[in-house]
Amino acid sequence: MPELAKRYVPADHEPRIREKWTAAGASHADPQRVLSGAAKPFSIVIPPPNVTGALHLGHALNNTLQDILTRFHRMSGFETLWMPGTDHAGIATQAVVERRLLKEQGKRRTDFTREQFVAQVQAWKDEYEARITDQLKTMGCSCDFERQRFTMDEVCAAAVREAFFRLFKDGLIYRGKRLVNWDPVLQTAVADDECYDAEIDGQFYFLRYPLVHRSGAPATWSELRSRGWPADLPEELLDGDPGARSDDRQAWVTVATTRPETYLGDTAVGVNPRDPRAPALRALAVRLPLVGRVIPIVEDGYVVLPKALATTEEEAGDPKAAFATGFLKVTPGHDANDYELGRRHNLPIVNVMAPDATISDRYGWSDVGDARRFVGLSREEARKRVVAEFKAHTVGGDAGAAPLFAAAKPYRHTVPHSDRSKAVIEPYLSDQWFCKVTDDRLRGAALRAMAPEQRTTRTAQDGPPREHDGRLRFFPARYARTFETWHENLRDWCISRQLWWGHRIPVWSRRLTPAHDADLLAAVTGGTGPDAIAGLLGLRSSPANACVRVFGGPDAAGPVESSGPSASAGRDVFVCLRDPDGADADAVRALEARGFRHDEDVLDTWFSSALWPLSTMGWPNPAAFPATAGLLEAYNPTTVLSTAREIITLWVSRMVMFNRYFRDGRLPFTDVFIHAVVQDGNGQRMSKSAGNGVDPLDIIRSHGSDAMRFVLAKMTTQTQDVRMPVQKDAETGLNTSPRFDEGRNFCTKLWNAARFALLNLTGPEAAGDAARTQAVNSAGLSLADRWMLSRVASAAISAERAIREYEFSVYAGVLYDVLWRDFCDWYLEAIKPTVKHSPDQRAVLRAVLDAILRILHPVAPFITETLWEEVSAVKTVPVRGLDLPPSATLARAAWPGAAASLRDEAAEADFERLRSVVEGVRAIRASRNIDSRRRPTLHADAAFLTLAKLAGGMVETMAGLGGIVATPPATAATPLTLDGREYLLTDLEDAADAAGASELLKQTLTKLDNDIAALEKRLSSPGYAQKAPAKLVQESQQQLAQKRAERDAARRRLEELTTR
RNA sequence: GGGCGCGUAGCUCAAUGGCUAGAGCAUUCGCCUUACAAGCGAGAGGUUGCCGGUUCGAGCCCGGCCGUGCCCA
Repeated sequence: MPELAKRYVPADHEPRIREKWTAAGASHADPQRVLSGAAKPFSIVIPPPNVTGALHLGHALNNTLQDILTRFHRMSGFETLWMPGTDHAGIATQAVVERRLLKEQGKRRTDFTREQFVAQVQAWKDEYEARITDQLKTMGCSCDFERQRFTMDEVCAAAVREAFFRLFKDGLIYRGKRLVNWDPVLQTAVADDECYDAEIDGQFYFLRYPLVHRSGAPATWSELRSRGWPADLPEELLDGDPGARSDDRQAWVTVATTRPETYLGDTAVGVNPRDPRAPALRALAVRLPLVGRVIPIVEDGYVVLPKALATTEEEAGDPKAAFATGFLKVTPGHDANDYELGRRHNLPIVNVMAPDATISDRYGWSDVGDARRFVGLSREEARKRVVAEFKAHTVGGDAGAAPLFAAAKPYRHTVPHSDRSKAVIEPYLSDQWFCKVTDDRLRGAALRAMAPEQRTTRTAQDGPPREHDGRLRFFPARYARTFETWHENLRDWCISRQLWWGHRIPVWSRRLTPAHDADLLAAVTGGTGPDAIAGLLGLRSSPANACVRVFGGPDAAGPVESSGPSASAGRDVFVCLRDPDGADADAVRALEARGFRHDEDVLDTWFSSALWPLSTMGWPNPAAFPATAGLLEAYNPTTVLSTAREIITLWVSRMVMFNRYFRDGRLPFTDVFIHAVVQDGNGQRMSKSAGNGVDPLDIIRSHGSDAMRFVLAKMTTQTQDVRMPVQKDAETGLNTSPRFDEGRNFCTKLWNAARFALLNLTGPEAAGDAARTQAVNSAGLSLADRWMLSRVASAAISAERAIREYEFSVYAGVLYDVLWRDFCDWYLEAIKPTVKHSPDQRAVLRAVLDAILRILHPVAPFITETLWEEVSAVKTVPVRGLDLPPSATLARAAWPGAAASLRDEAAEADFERLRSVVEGVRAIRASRNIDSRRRPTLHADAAFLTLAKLAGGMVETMAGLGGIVATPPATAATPLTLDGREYLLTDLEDAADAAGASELLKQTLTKLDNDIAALEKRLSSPGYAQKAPAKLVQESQQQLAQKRAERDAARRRLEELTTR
């Protein structure tokens, strides 16, 4: 057999090993083995990475952990499926493609047809999907790549259509007008989590609104006084020159706003009921300048009191109180808080903007009046123009009266921006589709999924436990709380997005007008059932495949907002088809012939992600997709989902709700593991824009895949974020981290240890090993062998327990210790004197190395598979109790079975005694600079001598001793006291160095005195003997006795030295 | 604003309420010892953020403060 290369070069082996796994089908799952009962299932669906870009270190971490779980369970006999795939990531991917088109071709999305544009995104997707898949393979991920899915594959699209149809039919999807986060650049609604807050320098503008009666007649200051307007208002609330406030002039209220342009959509002015001015204003109104709209003054506790009127410290401390005038312009169409306030007071909603956020009278604004001058302006232009007009006009219109514009003050505040376009978000009233996740069938089912011990509250709907309830468990457990509170505060989920890239909503709709749709309109307003309406529409599909709804009408499935004047103009009818591309194609034609139009919107990406555990396995109709046969039955629920913290709300929740809803309460997975977030050395999140990211491929190139994986696993403690100091590599200029050196060193160590072992296992002295027949029995082995077998057995068990409990850093730590500390530092050194002559020891060496490779395999698959090719080829006998069945590949080999009999506490204790003597001798040699070639003699007791013999020369070799004897020394000796026993060294130096020895003894004595004092203090402290466990008290007493003995011995020895 | 973390050696992290608080990296000293200098051997390095409490005993539990980060709104 050729000797192993001097050094492990990952790139020399990783590609070949990958091919070997592929050829062997090592990661392909066979659901039939589960269904037939031949094996238990273990499965993971990958959190599908976005095709927006390549994988980063966070992906590398998560996929490493999933691969550890997958490989471990595969080795443990589970029929294991790790389902890979990617996510179309609607808005993110569309945005990057749009940006690229703009940059490279100067073109916008609207310069293409929808089909052309989608084709461009598809090309991007193909590129990145391939790249991501390649990265996963490079990392060694043992995904079932033959089953790889993409969220827009036909099998996934079929699941999306079915899910939408069923939710629609069951009344869990509705259409509504809502204020959404609107991105005016991409012209789509975006979710809260697609926005970020950024501080901007803005202004608070102070505007005067003329007071009128509800009739529209001006109200004057004298009227206000007679209504009880306080005369003693603080100076700062007077707003301007008191001289302007002559009694017969029209009065006003001053509002403060950061967005003056939205005044066009004001439908009320709010005042706090505790404001002393509120009573005088009751039943009064204001007239909006230029617009002319007369809007009421409403009282609402939400309105911030100005600092001068604040009654509590908290109110006064509100940063807005410093700017507040006490009067709030209420714009329900363009502000989320105003929207809520508007709902409370039944205020109309006026939308003064077009989807591109220019001022427009075409989207729900009819009383434009003299404000037409603003129409067509952008938000920014309109703001300037409004300020200019307010400066140019006065309250009441008379020259010399107070100007409408009072003041502007600089104000720095946070404003939401769109992640994708960076545009300032416009709260925008629009028609959207909603999923009624607040329904108990969804939200309640998700809460009831939780394991009882992780649940802190019960909801009213909780009845007796139903099947599959209570099986969802979070690791670490604290994340259960995030899941729970999220559902308790849930709001209905806006699922429509005004994008082109995604699953198009399978709904056709049309506004019915009296002129053309008398029959339908009559049916709709007359409350005829949806089935009759379907008949009128000429839908031949069975009622099971088409569902008609009229939101806002009698069968409204959800709330609908009135949007002012246009609300009563007609009725919108919506038809959802189950299979528009197939069986229901006729219905599509019938609908389109009647003027119905396919909804332009696509679904929120999370809608298809929520179905991922189902759609990848062929739901709802595996028969249509033969490759998915058996998957659903064998693997749903999957075993564990490994993901990041923020995903609990975005994805975990929705998967639980949908899987339970569509599959009779079954869970998508039983365990949820939340991994840590990788930050840079300064505690900052890694990101491309910050330039502090580390590319996993760079690490794989420089350190190897296994090294990267080992370090990532080692970092994964139970904490919620972990730091990885980032450095720029001096040669390549790439970001890297010194942390990865540990993994590289670890792999090198493994390589060299295996190399040494193989030299001994395949050398000429081992030639006869292949012919042996009798399995080795651990009872007859050397102490080092029994110790090592005990250690490796215990490591296999600890590693298994750690993986099962998702304690990845513990797992990596166990591996580090057993390989480096036990196997390399002690076992390999211990057997050097004997291994050439002992076939039994070689059998143990082979078995132990094999077992170590197996338990290392889940985290370091490449190097272990490479070495295992050599190790498994070594022919010798097995060691009884260590079960290592043969296999074509390590990836498919069994986890080592270690019999309890291998655990040998006596051997471990004995070995520990030898080890402490070796270490003691080494310490003395180092502290006194003894030449490494010198071989002193150790004088010990007879029991130790026996032990050392059992170990076969290990102590002599490792401590560099000339010999061990049980006789007392004849000359001056250097003492070594361990565990109350005294050992003596002679021939340490040419002349007995009394000074050195006595110095050592004095140090020892000081330390012993301290220890004794501490023990005495503990034992004499009140209550210790009574209250501490007897075992501990006894131990302390024994220790004290031992230390005293050591001290006495040391004193005697010191006396001898000084008197000699 | 609500929730959840973290603070231990120069750095990154461990440590059921119970031996003298441990590893890796960095550092010091000595070693090319025939698997490994990406290594081996031996050291040094700690007021466990601060204050108080519970306990025979606190890095750990409780209360308060300080610092820092993440998630949600």
